[in-house]
Amino acid sequence: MADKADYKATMNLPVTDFPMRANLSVREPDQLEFWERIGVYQRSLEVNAGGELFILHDGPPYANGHIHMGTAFNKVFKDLIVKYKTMRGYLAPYVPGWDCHGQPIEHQVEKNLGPEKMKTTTQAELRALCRDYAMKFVGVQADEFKRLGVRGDFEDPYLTLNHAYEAGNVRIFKAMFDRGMIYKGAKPIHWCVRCKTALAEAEIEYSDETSDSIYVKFEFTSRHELFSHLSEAVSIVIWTTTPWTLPANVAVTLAGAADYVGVRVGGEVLVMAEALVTAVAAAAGWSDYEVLPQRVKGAELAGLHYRQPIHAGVEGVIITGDHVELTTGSGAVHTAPGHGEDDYLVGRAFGLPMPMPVDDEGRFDVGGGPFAGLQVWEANPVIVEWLREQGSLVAAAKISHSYPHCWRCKRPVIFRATEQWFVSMDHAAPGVRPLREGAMDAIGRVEWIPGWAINRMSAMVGDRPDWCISRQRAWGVPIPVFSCVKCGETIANDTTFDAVIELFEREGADAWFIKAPAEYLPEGVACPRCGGTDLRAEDDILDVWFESGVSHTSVLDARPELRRPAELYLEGSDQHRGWFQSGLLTSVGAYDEAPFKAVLTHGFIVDGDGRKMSKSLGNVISPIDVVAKSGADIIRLWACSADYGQDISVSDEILDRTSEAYRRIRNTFRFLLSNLHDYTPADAVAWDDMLELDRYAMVTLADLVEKVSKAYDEWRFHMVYRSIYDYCVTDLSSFYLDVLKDRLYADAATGRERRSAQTVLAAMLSAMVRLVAPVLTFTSEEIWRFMPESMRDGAESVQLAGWPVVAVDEAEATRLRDAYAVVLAVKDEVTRALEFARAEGLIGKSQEAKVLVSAPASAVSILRDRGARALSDMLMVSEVELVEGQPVSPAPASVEVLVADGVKCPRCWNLRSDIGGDPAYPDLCSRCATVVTG
RNA sequence: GGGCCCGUAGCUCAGCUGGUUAGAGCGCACGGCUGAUAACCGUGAGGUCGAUGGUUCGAGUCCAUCCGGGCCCA
Repeated sequence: MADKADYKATMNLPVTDFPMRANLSVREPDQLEFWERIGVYQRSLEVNAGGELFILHDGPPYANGHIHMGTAFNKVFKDLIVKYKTMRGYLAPYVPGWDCHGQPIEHQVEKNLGPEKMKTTTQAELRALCRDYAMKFVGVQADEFKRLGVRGDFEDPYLTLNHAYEAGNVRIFKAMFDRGMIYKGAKPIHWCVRCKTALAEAEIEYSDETSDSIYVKFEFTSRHELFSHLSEAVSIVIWTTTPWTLPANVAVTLAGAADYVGVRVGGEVLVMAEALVTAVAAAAGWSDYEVLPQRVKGAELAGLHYRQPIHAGVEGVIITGDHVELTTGSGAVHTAPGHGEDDYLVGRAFGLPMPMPVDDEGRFDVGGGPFAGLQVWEANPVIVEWLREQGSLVAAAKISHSYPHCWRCKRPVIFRATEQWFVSMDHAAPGVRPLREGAMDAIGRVEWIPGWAINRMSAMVGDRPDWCISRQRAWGVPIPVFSCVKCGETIANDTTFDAVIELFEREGADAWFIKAPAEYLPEGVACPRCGGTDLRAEDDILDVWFESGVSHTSVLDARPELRRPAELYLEGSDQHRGWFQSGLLTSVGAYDEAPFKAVLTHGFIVDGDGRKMSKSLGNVISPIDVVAKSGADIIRLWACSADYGQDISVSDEILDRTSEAYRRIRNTFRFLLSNLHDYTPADAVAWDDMLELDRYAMVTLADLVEKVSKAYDEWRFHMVYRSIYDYCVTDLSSFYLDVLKDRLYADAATGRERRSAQTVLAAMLSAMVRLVAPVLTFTSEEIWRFMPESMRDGAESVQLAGWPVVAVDEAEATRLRDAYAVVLAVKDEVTRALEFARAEGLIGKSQEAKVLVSAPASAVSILRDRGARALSDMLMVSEVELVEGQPVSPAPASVEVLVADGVKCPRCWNLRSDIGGDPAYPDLCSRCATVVTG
């Protein structure tokens, strides 16, 4: 007679080397090395060589600094989609890209150089340094993305500084220029008069500055009827802190809906907002004034004219605008469209002229009238004095307020209109549909995910002003046009464009800054106006958004493995204003169609309280740290588990929860692997020979595959996560696998019962490892390599293994689902009853119990049909007695728990009444005796 | 200030076109098991559905306002 220890040796206990502890941060690099070795990206294209194309076009992150949680999330999302599509048989090339040009890099390089070195650095040298800087971070970020498990053509990514990419900008510029959508205009920008350069918003530092604060009256030359009876002079009163902008005044803007009144003071009438009369009176020190009873809306005064305050014989006009505030000043805003953002916008809306009497050095030209030759800062006190002499100064004081300064020289900057290039939203060549119209139309044809995104995009494109595409910088792609040195005429035609395209393709945009136009333009290119042949290349460069926007041409069209339009663009919600729009506008502008068939947007990454991450709040979580601590698969699982339609929270707690869920999934795989150690597909049991519970389990697996596939197809990735996770926990761990243990461990190793179970476990392993592969890219590969060769379907990597198919007969599936719904409902009641019995000390483990189940006849019949042994196995008790009866609603059954009669079998630990049937093994139950006998 | 969007248990999510006492898993508390063991099983306690009004026989679900948060503008 064998003792206890020997019986254990006769059991088929789980065996595996697959580690329970993931130790991802250490183990993940092994998979990276493996993918590198087999060239998994190329292989993913080869296996689907004839498949339908699926192009997810990567939006290029800026090549500056390390990745953050937002970039990590975005890239992981793209990767899981590409991997899913690959496994579904699509040919899904993925070419990562980087945005390499632009002000932030140039700014950083200039800061690194310092002002002294900067002075002796040529533009070409600066560009070379910027290139080095960008390339360094392309390398850094590429490594970080790869570490996250992202698969793609990192050998040959697209970079906006590549020659062919740069040439694509010219192709699009040419197409849009030829279609009459590009024009030269003027727009005010921040300008440093000392450095003689334009400044980007990021190059502005705000600090307090003392300025003049003056109220000035402009006398009406036409009167509103309300004031027509007055004999005195009537003037509008404006307030400004920049006296030097008065020579460029062309209008006064009022709030259309506000009330304006006349104030009689010192023998004249001054008009201002009623709400600000007191404030103006205080500033002017009026002791004796009279507010006239007539009130008039700002809108009613619109169209009146007044004497321009500086230039004799010139008139300005009253208009209305939304930007007029009634909290400071007089409610009448001096408007010089060349010297302010609001002024510019309102001026354009009203078709006002834009005089610009200030030159590069901040000096008035003849347009400055009496102040010609003065520099604007010198002019301020002179103008104030002059106004006083003219009698138009109502009040003057000094104020201290926040004012923009140049980051280089720390001097105050001015707003100054300069020549810029624009893309017109509403004008195009004859016969060409205007851009806005084409873009709105294209938006309607694109699939937007989530659905509300179309509203946002439509609103933005519907409202947006013309696109200013020129920048006064060095690090970028030049605006590809020329001007005539002799007469200043713009020269841009297909001949010059084509020559520039060829130049950029051959030598890159750097050549533009080194070579003279004559060196690359064909002979005979001459000014269409004066015939001059001395041409000058444009100084300005293109807005980087234009550059990244043209990736549809520079990348999708240019690379043989890709094509335009892409199936999908996928970025954060800020890209409605950014890349989605610049891609759309440049594509519609050139081709009259969108560059994408679908656009998926996700929210921003915020902390556990829903707040944005910032250094000052101290709530920043770095993906690099998470990878080092927990592993990339944890980030991937987290990304998949969130509902990306809204903002996505991340915190230590959330990541801890994610790690726990990960462990649960991992352990489920470990259980499957460990119980398949002695199984090969040749041992599979045919459907008709399988136990019923196992067939039911196959139904649940088929349901899971369908649910998960649908979730992927509908872009509902958190449903992928939830379905798989719930399946592991609910269907498998707490029911099927728990029930299966007795059969797996104690039944004959190669008997039908055990093989039937293993057939299901193998199907589960094979299907589930594929379902999770797009998300848990490292872990799934690790599992794949632990699977016996015979189960890997000839695929070296799970990424190349295709998508699972679990076929079940639908009629039988329905019968099983219905029957097991009853079984599971009863099992719930039984476990609850067992818990009470346990609390009373009646039983310990559930096998010590015998249960009396009382249920309606229909349920009893269903339970009975499963078979007595199957039923007690599923309920995990020693014996079940069924009684017809009415349970207390809403419970499906009432359950009574008794102590089981049997004796514990020392091998399978069940309480059995058939112990000792075999004289050779008098302590064993008959099943175990049979198994041990062999 | 404007446009778009979000706010259901400690966490992540379900709650379809408004209709019984708002669900799941995790976490937590308590218990079981010790042949998935730095695992596994069970029971239980947790929610004024951001707030306030309104429409309705009836609202987490519709409307308004407010509060909090995010992106993009100004």
